[in-house]
Amino acid sequence: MPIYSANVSERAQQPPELAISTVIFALRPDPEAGVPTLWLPLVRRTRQPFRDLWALPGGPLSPDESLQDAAARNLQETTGLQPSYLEQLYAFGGLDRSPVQRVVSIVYWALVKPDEAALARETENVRWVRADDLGQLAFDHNRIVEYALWRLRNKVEYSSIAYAFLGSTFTLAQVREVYEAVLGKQLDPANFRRQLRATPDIEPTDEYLQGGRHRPPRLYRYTGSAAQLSGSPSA
Amino acid sequence: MPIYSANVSERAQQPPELAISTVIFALRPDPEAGVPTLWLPLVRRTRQPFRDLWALPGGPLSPDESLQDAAARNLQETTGLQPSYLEQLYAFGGLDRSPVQRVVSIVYWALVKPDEAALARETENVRWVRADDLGQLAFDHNRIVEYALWRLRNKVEYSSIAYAFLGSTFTLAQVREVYEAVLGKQLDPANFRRQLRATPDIEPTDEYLQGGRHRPPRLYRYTGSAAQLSGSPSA
DNA sequence: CCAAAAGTGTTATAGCTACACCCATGT
DNA sequence: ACATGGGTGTAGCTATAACACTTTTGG
Repeated sequence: MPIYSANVSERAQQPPELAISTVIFALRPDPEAGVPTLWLPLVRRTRQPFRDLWALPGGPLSPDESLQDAAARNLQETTGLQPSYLEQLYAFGGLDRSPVQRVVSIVYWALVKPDEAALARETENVRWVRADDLGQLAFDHNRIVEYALWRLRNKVEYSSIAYAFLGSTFTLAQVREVYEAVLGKQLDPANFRRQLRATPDIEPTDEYLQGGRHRPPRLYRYTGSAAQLSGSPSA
Repeated sequence: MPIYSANVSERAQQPPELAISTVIFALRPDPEAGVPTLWLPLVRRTRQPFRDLWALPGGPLSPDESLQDAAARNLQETTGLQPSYLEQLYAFGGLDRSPVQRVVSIVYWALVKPDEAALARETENVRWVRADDLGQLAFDHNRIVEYALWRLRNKVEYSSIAYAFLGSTFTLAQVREVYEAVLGKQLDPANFRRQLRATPDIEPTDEYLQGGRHRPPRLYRYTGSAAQLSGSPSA
């Protein structure tokens, strides 16, 4: 409770606004190289501040929904997609995040599957961009995406979130492509394969992926839990 | 924006209240066994809801301070201590956390050093308790502490936060006691020692700790960064 | 001398890395 | 036949765990 009420700007007197935003990652084939790369959807700001700049999907928190539900809702509203993974990222509450009023943003991050991501609608005000080529975003959203990428790269190494990017069956090479896209480096196919075979919750199916001009690879299935909640306090 | 305005309780119409809470860990010798154990300070609720139950230190967010500053402030106010480590834990925003009004709590966790923790004042309304013997706390605070403990146990294994519990110089056995207290299991002194010697940011001093009835152990110093921000988006 | 913790050495094992090699398919 | 990725084998290295052993102090 500041004593100098008269000196404090009106802005500082209002209670901070509470908003939810979401960083949504999908793996899409790069139009040039054809290898999968990380993409995410942005929305165009139609109002000040930062009008016409691109920003993360988000909005205010409705009084009757949980934080996670709010994130899932604004994901649904902007992309039409269901997340296969959704987790809280961080609460950003710096004093100067927005030039108008103070905003505390609770940010979630999500992964969506490629078959879904293919259907994602792009409109005048919704655009998908490569995660490594965002341009300048509104507010502190560049920094937020940086942090989300950092978390994704960490988490892919010690958890099973990679399967949130894949369909119900997949080849081991596709899993490797996910890791390579996220980590940005090549992995030894032989060793990677062995590691996966050693984990109990990846089981082989009887099917093979036809169509390549080489020996058809076996398809596998992930039987572990959705991992949706790992690292969340509810788990 | 619900259509059924008439059906929604008044509670659901107000904007959620935003609060900051902090889980503060210190290592104190157990009065019985003498080995260090985890303790944390609680404050007594003097108002409804949950009047007279114990709760985590916390309070509303002032308009002119960052989230982290607010956490540091309520740590200072309730215990008189400076944290040697302070990091955001999670934002809790479930609908039924408080029976009166909806509250979104951004929770931080902190570690304090033992020399500080020794000075910590206990009053009628502030009490330190063992982390494994909390009793029933107000709101969802038991669950929050559980999660903070989980994070602490994880983080102690892959980062250097253990030194946040120690003074400027320490013996390697003291470091081991920190790990043992946090992880709740015994560690092999010989192997643990070698691991520490192999890390670059622990350097030996010329001094030895006298007073034990055995060979005096050498004192060491931690030269790495405060690690205050690791895992935070600002880092 | 003895107890107790500090500190060093040694061996077995598990996991990872690099890379050679064979297998099955489409063209 | 041959190019291409799928899939297997294997030797070397590194980290760790288990535990025997020596060292230095106080009593």
